[in-house]
Amino acid sequence: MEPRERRAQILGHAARLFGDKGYYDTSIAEIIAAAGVARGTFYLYFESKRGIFEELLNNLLADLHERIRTVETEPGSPSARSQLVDNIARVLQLFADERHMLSILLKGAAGVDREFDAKLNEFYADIARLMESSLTVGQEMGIVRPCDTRIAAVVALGVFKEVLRDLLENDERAAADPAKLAAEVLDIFSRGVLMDGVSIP
Amino acid sequence: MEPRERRAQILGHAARLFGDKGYYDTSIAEIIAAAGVARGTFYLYFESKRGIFEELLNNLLADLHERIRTVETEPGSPSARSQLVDNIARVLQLFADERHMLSILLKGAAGVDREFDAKLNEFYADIARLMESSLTVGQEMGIVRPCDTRIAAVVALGVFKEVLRDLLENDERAAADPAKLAAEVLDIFSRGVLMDGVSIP
Amino acid sequence: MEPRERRAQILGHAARLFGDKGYYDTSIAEIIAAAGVARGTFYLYFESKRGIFEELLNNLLADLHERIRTVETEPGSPSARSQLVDNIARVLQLFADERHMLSILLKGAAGVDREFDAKLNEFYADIARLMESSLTVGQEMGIVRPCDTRIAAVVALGVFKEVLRDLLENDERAAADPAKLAAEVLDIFSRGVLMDGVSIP
Amino acid sequence: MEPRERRAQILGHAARLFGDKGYYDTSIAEIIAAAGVARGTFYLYFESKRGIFEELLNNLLADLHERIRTVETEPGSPSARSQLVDNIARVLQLFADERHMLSILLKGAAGVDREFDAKLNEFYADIARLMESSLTVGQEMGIVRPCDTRIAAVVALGVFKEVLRDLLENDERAAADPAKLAAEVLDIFSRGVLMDGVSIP
DNA sequence: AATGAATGAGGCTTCATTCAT
DNA sequence: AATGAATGAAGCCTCATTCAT
Repeated sequence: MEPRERRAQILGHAARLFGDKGYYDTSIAEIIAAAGVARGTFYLYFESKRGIFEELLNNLLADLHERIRTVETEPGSPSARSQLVDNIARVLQLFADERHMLSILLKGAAGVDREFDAKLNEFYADIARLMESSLTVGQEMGIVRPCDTRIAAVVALGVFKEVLRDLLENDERAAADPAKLAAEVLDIFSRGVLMDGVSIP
Repeated sequence: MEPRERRAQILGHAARLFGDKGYYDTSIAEIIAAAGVARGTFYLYFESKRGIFEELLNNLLADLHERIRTVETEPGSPSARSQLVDNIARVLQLFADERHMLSILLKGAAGVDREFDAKLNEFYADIARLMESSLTVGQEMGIVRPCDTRIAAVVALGVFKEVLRDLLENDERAAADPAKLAAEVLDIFSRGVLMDGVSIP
Repeated sequence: MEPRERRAQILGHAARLFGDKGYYDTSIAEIIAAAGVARGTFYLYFESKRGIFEELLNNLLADLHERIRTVETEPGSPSARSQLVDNIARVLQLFADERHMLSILLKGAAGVDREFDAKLNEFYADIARLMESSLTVGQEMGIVRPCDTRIAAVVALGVFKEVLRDLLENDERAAADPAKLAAEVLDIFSRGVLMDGVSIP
Repeated sequence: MEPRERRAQILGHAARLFGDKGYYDTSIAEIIAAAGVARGTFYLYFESKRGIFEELLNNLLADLHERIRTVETEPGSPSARSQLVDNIARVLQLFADERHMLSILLKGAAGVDREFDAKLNEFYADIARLMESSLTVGQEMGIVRPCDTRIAAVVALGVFKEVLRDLLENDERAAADPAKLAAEVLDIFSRGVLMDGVSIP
């Protein structure tokens, strides 16, 4: 088999297994059994168990990064709302296509390793910074109300992660209507859950 | 040493280590070295590595459950807002006192075991259900605007988890002013981030 | 409690447990739990696990030795047959009273230790020598036919051991009629299983 | 090395050690040291310590079963006596070839485990049933005198086991003349030890 | 005379990685 | 390009024994 093909094949099985059972509960033995290759072959393509997991995680994070883009506000750009929705849709699409990737991101990578944790944190911090600057721009444009944009960004990140986790847990709803879900979430984040003009008693 | 004391001592060291390095990266050898007891002593007090971790996690979840209470709306109850803030404050307090517990909750317990994962999910689902029913009550009272309360609950849970995670990562801010943090988060969740009357263009 | 009493009590529980579950599968923890004494107390009365087992085994072998007596042929002695039957009856009686002792003898002591094995072998060899000399006397008296008395003694020992083992396995028959059993066995050993005057074709 | 070869090699060393020192007194460390393989290699071929012992015991019992055959009395069959002697010879041959197997059977397997004990008991019960039915056939043919065939079978089994044990203990005699030994034993069992026409006084 | 907390050597098993073919 | 037998460090757990109270 072509090296590139073989590599991809092993990666695929590893991704599925890591996603299903987590890093520690997935053994090299299982990966090669699933991929139908010999032990030695695995080490021909990957340096170590940690190595293949790192590659998977790097690919995933890079892929995500690519799909999340700063909202452009220059004249001639599409509406901010449609850009936001597109961002969300692109991320949802990735996880719809490769569900185990979501599993790896949310369950597999945490707690494996100090280094992995740091990498994840850095990634999330990146996203948060992106959101924060977007919120700041929004404030300057008079769209976003005065608030601690850093905290708001953390909140947004949490919302996003939890919705993804919910998707992972309850499959049915996911396929149901991702667009509506995205809209609802966006709505809650932008307008809150209270009636207009009402405050918590 | 008194059994109860010794037990607590070992639990304490285990909590710290599990919190710092995760379940898999913490060995019994490290726990007993930290606690300054012999190997056999550990097994005098705990059935297994999994056993002590389970106990830690159970204690933590029970503790959390206790601190999170349904908001009472009967006449004579304190204001809803103060009850909400108290809930948040009690949880923050727990983690301020025992930071590794937060670490265990957020990083240590995930991916250890199918059973632990299920336990965590169940716990979070519990919290989400509590929030959902609170939101529904709010709707009936005309305080909460019409929206999918289940999704809103998931959002609230995500907000909460992420704020905790942020706390774990950036210590300084935590101690700084937890009340202000709680208020800000509550504000975003209830009113959203947009200016009144404005919608995303 | 009186030292002597306590000692006997612990010995009793140990005997039962060793008999039921064998030497290796019986722990000090179980013995003291059954006897209701503390760990330290055990070591006040016995040197070690091996020690208490050895004592048990020694007692048993001594007891057995006592119950097996050379058949006396001097004028005035009881009939040889009744002496033989008495020997058997005394042994059966011991095991009827303390069944676990039989269990220890047949299952518990073998394979524990080279030294225990040697002790058992020596004991059995003793019995065999006793039988051999009895058979030789029988030959001189013209009662026992010419044969290799050593082999015959080994055979007799085997018969005896197996009948005891059978007793241990199938309780009902044991209580049924030990005298009849003894007679039947003695008969087979003395006359064989073939018809008179017939040989295996 | 070829897997089959390696497996056999490890099995061989394990058999010797289990036979010499018993199950509990033989450690994996000793087995792999004797076989000259690494710790992991052992577990490549056997599931566990219990696993390899079970395999050894199963092989042994199967082997023995194969060597012990019902005596055929159909016209044209070899003489009953020669068939009996052949049975005995085949068993003796097995143990002459692989002495530790005999050791495992007689000393190693007892008291290891409830399950092993049960397996052994079942095996012996099988042999006893075979003998019993043979004796009953003999009675119908008028060769075997009236007696309790079940007890006679137990006796026969005991004779057999003890002779084997004697062989194990006193090597010299074993090689000396197995045929003569077999004949003598068979003789005692069939004709008894008494002079014709004489009974125990 | 008794207690029971503490010990630590010893044993079994797993699994990522290597390397000769 | 592929194989799979072999490795051994590392981890978890048991349990007979000791000793301070």
